[in-house]
Amino acid sequence: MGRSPCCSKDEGLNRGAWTGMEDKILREYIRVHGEGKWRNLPKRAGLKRCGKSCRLRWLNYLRPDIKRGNITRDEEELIIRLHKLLGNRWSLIAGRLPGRTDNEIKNYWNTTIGKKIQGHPFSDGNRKPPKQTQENPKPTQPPKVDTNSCTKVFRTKASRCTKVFIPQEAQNLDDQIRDDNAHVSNNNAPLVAVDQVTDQVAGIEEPLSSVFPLDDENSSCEFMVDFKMDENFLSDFLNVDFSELYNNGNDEGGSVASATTCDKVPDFQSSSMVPVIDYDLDWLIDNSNTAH
DNA sequence: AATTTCTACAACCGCTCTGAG
DNA sequence: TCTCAGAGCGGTTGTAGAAAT
Repeated sequence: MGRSPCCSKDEGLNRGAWTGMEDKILREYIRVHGEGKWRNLPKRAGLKRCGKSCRLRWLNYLRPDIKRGNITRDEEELIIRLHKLLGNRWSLIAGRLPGRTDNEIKNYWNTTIGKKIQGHPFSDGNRKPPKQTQENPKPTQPPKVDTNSCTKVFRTKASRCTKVFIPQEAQNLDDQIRDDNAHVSNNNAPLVAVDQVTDQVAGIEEPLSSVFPLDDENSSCEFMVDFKMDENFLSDFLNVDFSELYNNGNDEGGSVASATTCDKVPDFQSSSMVPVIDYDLDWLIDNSNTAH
């Protein structure tokens, strides 16, 4: 799209580190006027900064509820578990760590945890990395989470959504649900329209249809089906390739039939099934401790 | 003491999503 | 339905300071 940039580079705007005076101005302005309208904020506040930069400075540094100081061991463990579940979705992870910002967690991951998990020999308290040599080159960035390949990353977008419906009827579903919210499936789970499920976990309303983009030609790669997780499943969930899970568990009983970002999974566009999930991230996080 | 190397993290960049008009 | 501004997100870069040589 032909959007104008947030701010052009030759407007004589300040760049780089913020000064104490700039921080003070920004803090005071937000105290009086509140957050928002970031684009206009610099002009109104008399700051020679891009609005985006002001927003970032506020969110990552000046906000009064920011927790300064080192990441604790508990926080680190939680970050690791959440990353296992969510991948590089830093804002969601940060949402679970009061006072921590997505940027902080992202940095911490890239500089500390990612290296530990990669098994660097200096991970056990020895701060110094191995000397760089031809055989031992500088470590690269932690591997990106490839959401288009087989992975154990859980693409969470709903807190609790249960039941299946048939796509041919999907057009009518909104009306059905509006007309009769008491729709009950054959196992007494409520019928839920895909686009009505929201992300209660993250406190963000987001249509599930954006997570499972059924009209996208690649959508067969991103789904979960008939999710019912017990503790045994969770253990599998955190350790097993989802494509295998699906292939082994795709029985009519539907006790475990699940998959995630993998091209081995069935194509729901051509089948009569639609992704259904039934999980609770709070529960998942709490129980992922004991799942190994 | 000077220089080089490395780390941590603040800040930037480009992209996507959302909602208003 | 379309366009665009506002906002948010995740990846990347820049740099100050510490540690090593």
